[in-house]
Amino acid sequence: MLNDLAACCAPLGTAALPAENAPPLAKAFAALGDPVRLRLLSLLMTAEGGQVCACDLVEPVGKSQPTVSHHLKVLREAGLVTATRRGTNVWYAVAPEQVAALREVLAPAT
Amino acid sequence: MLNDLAACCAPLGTAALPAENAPPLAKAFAALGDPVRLRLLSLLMTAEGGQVCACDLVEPVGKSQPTVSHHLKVLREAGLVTATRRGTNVWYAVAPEQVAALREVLAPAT
DNA sequence: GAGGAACATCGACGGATGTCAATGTGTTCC
DNA sequence: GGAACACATTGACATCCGTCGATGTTCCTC
Repeated sequence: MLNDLAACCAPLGTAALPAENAPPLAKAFAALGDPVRLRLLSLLMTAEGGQVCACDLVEPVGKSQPTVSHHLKVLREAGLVTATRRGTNVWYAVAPEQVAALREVLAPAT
Repeated sequence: MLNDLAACCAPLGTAALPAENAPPLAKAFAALGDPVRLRLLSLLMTAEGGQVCACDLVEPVGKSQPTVSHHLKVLREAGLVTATRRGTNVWYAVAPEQVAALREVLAPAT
């Protein structure tokens, strides 16, 4: 699965989206298509220092620890967040360039 | 279902996304989370005149007419496209302000 | 108004997804 | 090495989603 969306896809409005480029893009948007994942992303984007321990992501979204772990994996596989192990904890951070790439894709034709 | 996303949600990075605002946003992103719908949106965004007859949307995406109609309905219910009947045909067009609202939501904190 | 064209809806099917309890894996500290 | 903690993975379940053939509905034309 292609993860570098900026290299993959020009803005939707500039040219017809080739069929082979659509799936990775769709996967990235689908990752945002769940309320829990949107809230997780928001928590990461608003965090001071830009990163949050996984342990601090469970309670705010009101789901079980395995469920939150699952959603974080989806965001990771979509390339929207990164995970870094530090001791027994794992710290998550937004991948700003990937989020920016998604924004760009929604831009109208120039 | 709230459809005016611009009035609903500030950028994700500016403040923690309230739980009650997440579902409509997630629904809009989920509408983009399918390759067929992304291609449909791309076809509408690149169309001269900004609108396309439904009959011209079936063949390019390579799906059956009912399937394309279903996807167009999803995009419509997400507020991303509008439909206008003209005779026996229905013309679809992008709702630019809604797409722009989605772009804004992905903006980092100021 | 009868026939046909364009699009929507319905019903059904298989596959994907969100959720949780239980369990596994890796790390730290004694 | 063993206990304890943090997180990931697995298995199971219900629900949702994409797809298509068949059928409805709306509108135009003759």
